[in-house]
Amino acid sequence: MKELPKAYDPKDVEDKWYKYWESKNLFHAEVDPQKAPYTIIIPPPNITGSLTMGHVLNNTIQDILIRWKRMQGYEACWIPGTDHAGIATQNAVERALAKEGIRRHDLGREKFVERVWRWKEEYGGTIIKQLRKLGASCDWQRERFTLDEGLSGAVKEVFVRMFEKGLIYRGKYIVNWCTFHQTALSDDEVQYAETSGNLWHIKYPIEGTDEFAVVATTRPETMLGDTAIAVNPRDERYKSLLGKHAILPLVGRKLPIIADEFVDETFGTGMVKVTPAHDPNDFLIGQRHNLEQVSIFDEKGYLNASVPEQYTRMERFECRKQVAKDLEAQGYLLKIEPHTHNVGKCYRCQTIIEPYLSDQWFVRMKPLAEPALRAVQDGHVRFHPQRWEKVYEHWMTNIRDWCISRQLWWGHRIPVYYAPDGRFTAARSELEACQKLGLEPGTPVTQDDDVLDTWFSSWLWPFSILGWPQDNEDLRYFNPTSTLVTGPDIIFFWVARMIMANMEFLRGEPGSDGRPRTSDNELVPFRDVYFTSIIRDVQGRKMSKSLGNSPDPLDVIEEYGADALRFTVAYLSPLGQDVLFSADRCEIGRNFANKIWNAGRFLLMNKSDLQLAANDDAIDQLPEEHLDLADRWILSRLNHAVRDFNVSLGEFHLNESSRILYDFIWHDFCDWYVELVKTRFYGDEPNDMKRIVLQRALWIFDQALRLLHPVMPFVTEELWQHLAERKGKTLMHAAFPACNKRWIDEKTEDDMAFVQNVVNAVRNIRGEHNIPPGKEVKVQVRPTSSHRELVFESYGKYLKKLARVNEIEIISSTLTPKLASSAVIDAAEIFVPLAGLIDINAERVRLQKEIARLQQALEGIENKLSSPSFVQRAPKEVVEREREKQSSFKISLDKLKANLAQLT
RNA sequence: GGGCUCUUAGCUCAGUUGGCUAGAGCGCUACCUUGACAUGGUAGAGGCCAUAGGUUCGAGUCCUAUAGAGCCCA
Repeated sequence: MKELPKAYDPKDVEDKWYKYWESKNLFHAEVDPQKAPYTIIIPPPNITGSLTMGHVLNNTIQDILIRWKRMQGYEACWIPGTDHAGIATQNAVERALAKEGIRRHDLGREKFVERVWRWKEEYGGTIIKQLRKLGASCDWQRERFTLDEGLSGAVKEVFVRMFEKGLIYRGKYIVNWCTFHQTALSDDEVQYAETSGNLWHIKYPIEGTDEFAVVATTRPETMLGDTAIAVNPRDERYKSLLGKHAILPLVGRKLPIIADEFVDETFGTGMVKVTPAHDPNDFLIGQRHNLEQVSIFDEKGYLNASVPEQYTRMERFECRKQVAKDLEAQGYLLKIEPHTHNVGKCYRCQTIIEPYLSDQWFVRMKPLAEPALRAVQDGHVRFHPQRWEKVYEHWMTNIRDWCISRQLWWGHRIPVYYAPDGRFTAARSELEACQKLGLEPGTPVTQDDDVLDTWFSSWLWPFSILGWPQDNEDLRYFNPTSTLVTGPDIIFFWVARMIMANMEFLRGEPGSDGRPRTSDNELVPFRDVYFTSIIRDVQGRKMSKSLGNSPDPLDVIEEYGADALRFTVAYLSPLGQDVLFSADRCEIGRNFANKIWNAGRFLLMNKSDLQLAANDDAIDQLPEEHLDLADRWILSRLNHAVRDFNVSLGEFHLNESSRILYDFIWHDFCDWYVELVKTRFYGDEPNDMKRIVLQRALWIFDQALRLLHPVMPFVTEELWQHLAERKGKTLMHAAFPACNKRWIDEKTEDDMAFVQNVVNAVRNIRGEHNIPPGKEVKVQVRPTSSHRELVFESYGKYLKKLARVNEIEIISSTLTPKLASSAVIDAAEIFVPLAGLIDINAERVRLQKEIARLQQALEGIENKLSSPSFVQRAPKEVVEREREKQSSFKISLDKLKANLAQLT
């Protein structure tokens, strides 16, 4: 057998195994009634994007879960895909066209959309390709795209059904308008930034008086659309003005003075101008008071005909200057002061967003929200961490209608058709539209120009990707899915809406038992939602492209390996807290991979030395003969690790799960077990015995590889394949370890802890007295029980090897050796005679430090025990435990003191 | 303004239902290239658990207030 290289190099290994797994289609899942499904749907990334650290975290977690469940025997299905990202994609293509000097209007809608498709084929879906580098075991055969045929059908079907049910309506609404893209944007597509601007204080004459109303505004040009002045109803200063009118300067319109709770009496003068057509808050005030809506801009941000002649066709920021100038000239401008405020910009082109009144399509959310809220409150969908439920509840109970139309070309075109006379309906086809509108088939109808918000397709993701609206086996089997892993930032845009959609559209569809789904538990899209941490840089700043503080995951993988990145990210990722990440932290994972690699290397070297057959199946079976303390101990530790890992991962405590693996493999297996096994490999036992020991070590290592595989799939597979001839089997589909309680043995762990403590004590003595590592020492021990004495007799060989001891003498006399360094472990005394080596002062300091430490602990305990209320009220076991501690500390202290006294 | 998080070793964080002599990794100090691994080993130093009250026999852990950091909603 070829010896493994000294250091693990992930480069070839990772690509090799990924290709192998993918080429054998090992990620694919099929309906299998014999097995329980475990399904994850990927949060579809944008086709325009490339892999970020956020994706790494998110997809690592999904892959850990899916690989874990797959090995546990579930039919594990992870469905990947992308979303068409309407505005982002359209923007990317427009930019590409601009380089050729082409504008989209030059091409026309059809040609332009064709170009986007071509662009998508060529550049789209980078992330999905990059996920393979990370090791993601997605079922690529099931990959979906929000604009593919099936999903588009689902979108159309949903729209028509909702329209028929009255859940979709068209209305005038104030929306975030990008004057560059000339489309409405959803709230999340607007980026707010602190911007320094001005606050203009303007005087509005009050009709029939000499007084003025003074209002402060950051956008003086919008005054041309003012239709009221508002004050807070509690504001005593302006009570007398209510019901009067102000005259709008430059325009001459009469503005009613109204009272509205929204007005902040501490801001500015406590009076605000109300522009319902150009400010979202003013829009709401306008609705409450039935105010006129005067829209003053066109879709490009130029002034329209509803303002005085001199301002029409003026650009909005030009107009601001002109209005300010004119106000000043006419004496209406009181003052201008600098003011910092939040300005919203288009996340794509940075154009300042114009709140704009326009015709849009909306979804009525209230009826959908009710069952979705209930499903979470009743625990049919569980959030991790749970506190997000509150955020969800708050949003769901205050839900607002959803603006779903976008004035773009790239997306699902709204399936609404207009008759020549202007009547309209939603329909699956022109033919159906004609029928519904009572027109002769073939009558020309026009389809709505707008497309749907991208979220309108992604909210259907859990069932549209499984073939809905067609009833089919996949849909019955894989929906409800198991776990959704996503960021808390899209809890409203995506998570909540998926719950609503699944519950609305799966109602009555056949479930896994073939009967129509009716209960909330069958209607939810997923059982658990894991909200990932937000990845930040080491300074705690959010990672972003513009800051340039996000390492490129592919570079990180190149430098450290995908396993290292995966492990590190899982290890650093506490449930519900942010993660501060920098690439060099991947050393944790890289070093760990190297550690495992070398543990495997060690076993394989011995395998070759002991000539254990390469093709044996022995490592599939745990040899149970000749078990000694180390064996029983490591088996106990292993089963603890298995149990704890399965529990913590089940609770989505990724960092704890990773830590369990790290501690077991590094500290228990490598630091102790491997070292203990060496005493047997290099001892004088017969080779048959050594082979048993080796087989057992291999079996345990094999279990460790299985445990670690979901987190570090590549290095574990590589090693697993080296351990024995696997004949086409893969670790991916090997059985995941289950805790075998038979091996959990507290007594053994206690004995081993004793041995470890003695070893540590001798090492400590050696270190403190600067005994050269090569020099062996003698140890005298005075055990306090026959059991401990037996442990020394049977396992002294371990002490000898691990602490470089050449002789162990058990002393029974009460005479304490002179010129020895000493320690007390569980009341057993150990002495290291150091004639000629001992530094009396150093030893005194050592003992005094230990005495002080114990004394402090003892005082704490005695304080407790001397308090009658503690003894009376604390649980009996607790008191008992304290008593035991007290007596053992006392014994240790006495012995330490006696030994200190011996040092003369 | 409303809601939610966080504050533990120089740094990054663990610490489950209150019972602790408060842990880990990195960094630091000393020693070690020993037949898996220097991407390593051994030992060591380092903490009034943000502050002030309260509940309790007992608080890093529960409650209240304060200070600071951050997120979401308006």
